[in-house]
Amino acid sequence: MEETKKISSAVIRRLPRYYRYLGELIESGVQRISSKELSDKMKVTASQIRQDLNNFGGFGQQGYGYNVKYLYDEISKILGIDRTHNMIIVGAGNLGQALVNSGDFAKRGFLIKGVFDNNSALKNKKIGALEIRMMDELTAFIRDNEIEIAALTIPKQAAKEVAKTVVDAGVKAIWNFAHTDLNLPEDVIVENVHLSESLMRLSYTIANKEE
Amino acid sequence: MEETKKISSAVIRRLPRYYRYLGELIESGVQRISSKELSDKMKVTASQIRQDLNNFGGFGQQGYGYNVKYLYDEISKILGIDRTHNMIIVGAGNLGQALVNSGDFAKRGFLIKGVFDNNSALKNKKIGALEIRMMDELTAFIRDNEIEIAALTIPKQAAKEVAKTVVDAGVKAIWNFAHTDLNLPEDVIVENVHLSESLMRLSYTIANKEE
DNA sequence: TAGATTGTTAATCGATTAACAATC
DNA sequence: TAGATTGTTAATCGATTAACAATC
Repeated sequence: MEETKKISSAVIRRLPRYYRYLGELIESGVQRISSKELSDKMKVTASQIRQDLNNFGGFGQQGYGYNVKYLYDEISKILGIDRTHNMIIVGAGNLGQALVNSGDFAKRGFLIKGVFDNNSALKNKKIGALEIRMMDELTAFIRDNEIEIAALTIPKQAAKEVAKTVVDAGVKAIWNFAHTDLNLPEDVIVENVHLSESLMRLSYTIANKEE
Repeated sequence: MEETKKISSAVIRRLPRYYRYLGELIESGVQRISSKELSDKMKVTASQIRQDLNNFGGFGQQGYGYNVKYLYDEISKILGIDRTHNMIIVGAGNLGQALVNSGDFAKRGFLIKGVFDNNSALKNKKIGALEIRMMDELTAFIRDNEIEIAALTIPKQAAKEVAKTVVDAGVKAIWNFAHTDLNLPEDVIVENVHLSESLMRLSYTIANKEE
């Protein structure tokens, strides 16, 4: 009941990028950095960096700047990646496989516990070490494995129904790759990845540069 | 030298979503729609819809609303998807395969002309009808096939170098799936798809709902 | 014509940048 | 201590919403 001021989504969108740059700084052995130096690297204003960070607390020190490792850890807490999250992938097509096979997510604590598909030809097949399961196991699996996040890498026709199923089974958040809006209750978290919209924005920029 | 007012990226981000809803309306046989009706469906304000569209012209008619098909076509022109774009995929892993196998992009005029990888074990292998090519063919292929867009589905270590190569060969725009910033000349268009950042935003929302 | 709804101007709200006192 | 740089307030800029005259 303390933290009442709402953080804008513009700030949240930038946090993972700060996190990435700080991680790279750690790797190159940098121990401290000022908002000015970071702003040069990231091509944003130093003022914005300080404002953004001060939404969450005073992580720096006057006259010194920021301790890179400390700030990195603090941002990881803010982003909720200081702990693990159990996750499933629904849809074992190429995109689902890509998510399973990418080590990037596991490295950040997003643990893929199961992969599901409705194609019975895939039954008992594996993606890496992970067996592909059929949809009739979905609800029980979510409950038994305390799954928080479901990634939907399925066609848009199936998305709304599957979304409802996983939410009813207890999933808190959906990472939606299907090209549709899911229209779920307000308290369900949805993060959309609409690749074709991304490609259209790219196309817009091409079209409007040649004027 | 007429169109000088810069369109904000907030507007551009929304255009593909309008386009998607209008497409669905066409499919369900709806011929006209008012900004109010569309605003109810899309959960944005009617005022925003009218403001957004009027950046590009007066597409509606007082007392009537908007002709769905006409508006759809006009937005497709704005987005530059009223013509085809030649594209290549660099990186034939799962993600690259997912892009090649998805019909969605071809449907919108993004034609995948080639797939490249540096793994010689993949030489002469195919993804669907498309043969995987080695990186030494990259530059010539881009020139010979008038490639406009290169999707980079490769590890971040390789991304900056490959980006430079494709740009030097004549690519206008990069669809970057590698988790790094590319630092290219200003006139090169870059559209980033940073999946792990998307997942961190989701994680942030989980972490900050349980307060 | 009367009613509906746009196009557009004005008002509000929010986000970014600038400035500087506080302080390490 | 003097210099550097944060944290934070104030100023600016931009985006969203409201309102309504224009007009189909």
